[in-house]
Amino acid sequence: MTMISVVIAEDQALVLGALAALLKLEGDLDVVGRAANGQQALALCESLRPDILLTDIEMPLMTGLELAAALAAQSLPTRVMIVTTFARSGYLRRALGAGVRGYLLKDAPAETLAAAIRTVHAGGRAIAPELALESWSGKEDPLNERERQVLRLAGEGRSSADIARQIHLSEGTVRNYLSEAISKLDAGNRVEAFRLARDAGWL
Amino acid sequence: MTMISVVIAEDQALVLGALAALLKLEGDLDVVGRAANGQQALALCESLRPDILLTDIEMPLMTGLELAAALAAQSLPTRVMIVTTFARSGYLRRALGAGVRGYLLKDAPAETLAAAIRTVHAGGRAIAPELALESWSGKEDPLNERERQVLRLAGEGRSSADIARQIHLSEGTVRNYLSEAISKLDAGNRVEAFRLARDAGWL
DNA sequence: GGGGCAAGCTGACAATTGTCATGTCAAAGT
DNA sequence: ACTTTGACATGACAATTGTCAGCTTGCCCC
Repeated sequence: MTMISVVIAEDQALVLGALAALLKLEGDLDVVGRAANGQQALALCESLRPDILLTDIEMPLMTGLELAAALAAQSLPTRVMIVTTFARSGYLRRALGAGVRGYLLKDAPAETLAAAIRTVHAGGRAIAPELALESWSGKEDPLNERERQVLRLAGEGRSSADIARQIHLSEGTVRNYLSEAISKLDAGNRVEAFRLARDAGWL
Repeated sequence: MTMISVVIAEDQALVLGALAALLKLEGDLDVVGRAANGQQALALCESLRPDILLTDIEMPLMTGLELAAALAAQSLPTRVMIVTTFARSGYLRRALGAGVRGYLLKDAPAETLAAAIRTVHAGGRAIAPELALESWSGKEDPLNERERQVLRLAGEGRSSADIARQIHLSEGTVRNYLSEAISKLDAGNRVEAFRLARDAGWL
C-alpha cells in the first residue's frame, strides 16, 4: 500500500493540529509537514515534494491562492487543495485559474476530506458542490487594480483625503475611482461597495 | 481511570470533526456529543450532562456566549470552555461574566487544548495568556443599545436615512447616535467606529 | 503624423454625513 | 413638587462624499 503524503498549511495552530489528527486516522494518508503560513508551506513543498498540499486561503505572508500560483509556476508535482471558510466565487475562480485540484469548505462533513484527497491524488477534482455550479454563473470581477486598492482602504474607514495621501493620487481621483467602483458594483455607497466586493472574493 | 466527558459545539463541520479526532488521541477524554449550533449544544448538555462543553462563539441560532449564559442560568454541572478565533476582550469579558472556565484561541498550539480541558476539569481556569492580562485593562463598552444597533446597520452600508426608516427613528436622531458613537470610540467616521467596536467585541 | 485610449487631474454641484446647540417629554430620584 | 436623566427630535452648519463633464499626458498602433 502506497501512502499519500500530505502537507497542511493553516494559520490557526489548533485547527492545523486537529486536521492533522483527523488525517492520521486514515491509514493511507501521511502528514509529512505542517506550515503556519504560505511561505513556510512553499518551502516545505519545495523540499518535501508531497503528493498533496492542503491549504487555507487567508494566511499571513502569503495567501493560499498566491501559494497555489507559485507552485504552479514552478511545476512541482504537488497537487494543491484549498480548504477554506469562504464560499466566495471569486476565490474559487482564482483557485481554478491557478490549477488547484480541490476546493473544499470548512463546513463540509469531516469524512469528505479524506475522500477528496484520494480523489485528487488519483487525478480527479474535488470541488465543494455548492460552489461547483455557481462558479461559472457568478459574475466576472469588474474592478481594476486602482479601484480594488481604493476600495480596500475605504473599507478600513479611511477618508478619501487619507487614501489620496497614502497612495499618492489627488483626492478627486480617489473619489472618481470610488464612484466608479460603486456604480460598477451597483452599490449605494463605499461601504456597501466594499462589502459586495469582499463577499465576492474580489479584494 | 475516570474519563472526562466532552461535548463539542462548532458550526464548521470539518473543524468539528477534526477537533473530535484531536481529542480522541487523548486516552482520558471522551467526546460524547457534537453540535453544529448553540441550540443543539444546549439540548445535548441538558440530556448528556457532560463534564466539559467546548464551544465556539460565532454560531447560528445561539452564540457560544448565549449558550454559556443559558447553562449558567440552570446551574448544570457542565463546565464551559470557549474556543474561538477572536481575541476580542469584550468577548472574554462577557464569557467570564457568564461563568465560563476556559477561553482559548484557535491559534494556540494544539497540545494546549487537552491540557486546558484537564485543568478546567480539575477545577481550574484556562485563559489564553495573550488575553489574560488585557482583560481588565481593556476598556468597558461605552456604547448604549441604540448606538450599537445603529452602528451595526451603518457597518452594513446602510445610509442614515435607511437606518432611520428601518428602526423608526428620525434621520437626525440616527445621525446623533452615530456621532455619539464615533466620538465615544474616538473614530473619524462611521466605518472606523464600526470596525473599532466590532474588533473590541461590542457588537 | 494622427487617432484611439487609458490613467490622472480638475472644478462644479448635489447629496450625505458629522457636529452642535437646543427643545420636548416621560421616568426615576430626592 | 422639584431636579435629574435618558431617549428622541429639530434645525443649522461645515465637511465629506458621490457624480459628471471636460482637460492633459503618455502610449500604442496603423
